[in-house]
Amino acid sequence: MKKQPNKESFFEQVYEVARLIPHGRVTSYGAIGQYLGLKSSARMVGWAMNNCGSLSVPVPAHRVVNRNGLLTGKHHFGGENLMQELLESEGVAVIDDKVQDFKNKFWDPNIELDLER
DNA sequence: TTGCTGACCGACG
DNA sequence: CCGTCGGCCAGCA
Repeated sequence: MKKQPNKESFFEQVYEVARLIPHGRVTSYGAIGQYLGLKSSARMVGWAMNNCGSLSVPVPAHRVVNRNGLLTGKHHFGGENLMQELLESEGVAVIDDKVQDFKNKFWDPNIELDLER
């Protein structure tokens, strides 16, 4: 009933992973979802990012894009060009709201973090 | 408590 | 190729 003492909401998990994204790299909502075990609930990942503005710590949500490498959440980030500027500032080429060489810049927590373990 | 919504993803026609 | 639908989970009125 009610709620159990969830130590960390899955939101926190998303923020944590998002902060682990190295500069010049991007990841997808689905990738984070899978890493958390929510295979198809990529929506929740985006929702979590919505709260990123409420956090005391800035979360690099601009490094998180959709599966197509498209900056779908740029509008929510706080500015349409802001997200693109941040990505380009980190060395990620963004054209037409789309990440260039996305597959090369793609950073999958399931793989990168798995190698560490 | 129920119902709706949401920065996605994948499948189907 | 493009449009539509379902699924997935959590937060909010």
